[in-house]
Amino acid sequence: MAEKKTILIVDDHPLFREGLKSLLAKQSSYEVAGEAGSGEEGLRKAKEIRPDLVIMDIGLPDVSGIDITRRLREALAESRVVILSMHLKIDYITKAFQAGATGYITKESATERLLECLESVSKGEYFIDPSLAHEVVESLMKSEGEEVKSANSGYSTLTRREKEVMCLLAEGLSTTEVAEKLFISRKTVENHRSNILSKLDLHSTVELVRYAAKYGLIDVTTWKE
Amino acid sequence: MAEKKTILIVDDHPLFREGLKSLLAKQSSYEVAGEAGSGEEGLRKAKEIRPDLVIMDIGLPDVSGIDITRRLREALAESRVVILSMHLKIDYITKAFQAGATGYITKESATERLLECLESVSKGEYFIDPSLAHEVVESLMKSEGEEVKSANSGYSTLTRREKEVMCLLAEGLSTTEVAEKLFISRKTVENHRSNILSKLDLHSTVELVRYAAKYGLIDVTTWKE
DNA sequence: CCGCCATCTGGGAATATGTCCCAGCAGTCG
DNA sequence: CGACTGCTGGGACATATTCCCAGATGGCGG
Repeated sequence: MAEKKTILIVDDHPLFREGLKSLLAKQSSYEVAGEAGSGEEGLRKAKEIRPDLVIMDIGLPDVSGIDITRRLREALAESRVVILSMHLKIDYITKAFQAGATGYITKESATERLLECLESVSKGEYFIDPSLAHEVVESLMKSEGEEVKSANSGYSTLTRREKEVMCLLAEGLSTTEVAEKLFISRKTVENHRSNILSKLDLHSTVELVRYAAKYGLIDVTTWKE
Repeated sequence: MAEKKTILIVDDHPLFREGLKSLLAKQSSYEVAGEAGSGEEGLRKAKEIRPDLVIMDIGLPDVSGIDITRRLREALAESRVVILSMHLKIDYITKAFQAGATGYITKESATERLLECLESVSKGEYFIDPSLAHEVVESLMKSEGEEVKSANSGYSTLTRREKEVMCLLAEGLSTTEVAEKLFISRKTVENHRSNILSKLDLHSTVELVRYAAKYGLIDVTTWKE
C-alpha cells in the first residue's frame, strides 16, 4: 500500500478539523486532501478531489450530514463515508447506513478507534463504534423479539422439562416426535403439553407456537424447509 | 479493581478451553474459576461458583449455548455472558442478546478484542464484535427499510378462500372455529387446510403458523391475549 | 426421619382432529 | 358443450387431544 488514502473532512468546526488533520498527519497511510465547513461545500469538494474517504460530521449547519452522505454516494460511489457524530440514537445510526455510510463512530472515541474505523472502511468493511453497542443491541432485539421479558411472562413458571418440550413443539415437532426425541412416552409429552398450555393460558399448539415466536424461543425468520 | 473477575468457560473443545485459560492467565484482572464441556455442566458449575463472567460457546453438543444462556441468566442475574461463536448470522447474534447475553464475539477475533469485550461486559456494557458490523448493519437497515416479501413464495398460488382459511388458522383458530366463522363445514376447512399444506409443502398446522409468521401474514409481536 | 409437594412419568376412555379418497355444484374459458 | 378450477361436503380410518388417575422420585420443612 504505497499510495496514501486521501481524506476529505466535512465539519463545521474549524478547530475540530485542525485537530483531526494534525492527528491524521501523524499517520503514514492517510492524507487529508481537503476540508469543508458545510454540507454543500463538502459535496463540491468531494466531486473535485474524489477522496477515498470522507469523514462527515452529522450536525452540519446547512443540511444534515446524512443527506449529504446520500447525495455524495450517488455521485461518487467509490468514496466511502465515515460518519462522525455525537448522536448515540439508533435512528441516526440506522439512517446513516441507509444513506450509504460505511462507518459510524462517536466524537468521544479514542484516536485508535478512529484509525481502526478508517482502516476497516478503507477495506470496504462496515464499522460501528463499539460504544454504540448498547443502542445497536437494543434495536436488534426490538426488531425481532419485541422485548424478551421472561420475568413477567409465565414462561419462567415452566419447569425445565416443560420448557424443553415447548421448544421442540414450537420447532414443529409432533408430540410423537418429541416423545421419540426425549425417549419418553407420547402420553407424557401430551401431559407436559397440557400443563404448558394451562400455565401460559394458551389453548392450542398453534397458540403455543405464536407465544414461542413472540418471546424469541424460536426464530421464524431462519426457519427453512 | 483489586478483585479479579472470575470467569467460567463453557466450550466443548478442551484444547480451546486450555488456550483460553492460558491466554487469560496472563491477564492480571481475570481469573478462570472453572470450565465446562457441555451446556448442562456449564449451568451446574455456574450455579456453584457464581462467576462474574461466562464465556459461552454457541455450538455445544447437548443444547444450544443460547438456551443455556437464557437459563443461566434466569438463575444468576449477576453473571454476565459473552457468546463466543463461529456463527456470523444475524439471527444467532440477535437470539443471543435476546437470551440475555451481554457480549458476542467470533472465534476469529484477536486477543485484544476478547479482552476489550470482557472489559466492556464487566462494566455491564453490551459488546458486539466489530467484525460483525456487516451483518448488524444489514439487519439495522432491514429493520426499518420495510421488507419486500412474498412474491416468490408459494403463498400466491393459494386461492382466495385458502388464504382466508390460512390466516384464520395462523391466528390460532381451530378448524372447527374457522368453520363456524366462515359458515362452512369442518370438513371443508380441513380440505382447504390440506390443500394449503400441500401447496406450500408444509406438514402440520404448526409449520403453517411458522410460514405465516415468516412471510408476515401474521404479526407475532403484536399478538395478544 | 417423616410427610408434603412439585415434578416427571405413564395409562385408559371418550372426544376431537386430521388424512385420504371421493363427489356434487357453480362459474369460466376455449 | 367439455374441461378446468374453486368451493363445498361426506365416509372410513388413523392420530391427537383431553381429562382423570396414579406411581416414582427428589427436595424441603417440621
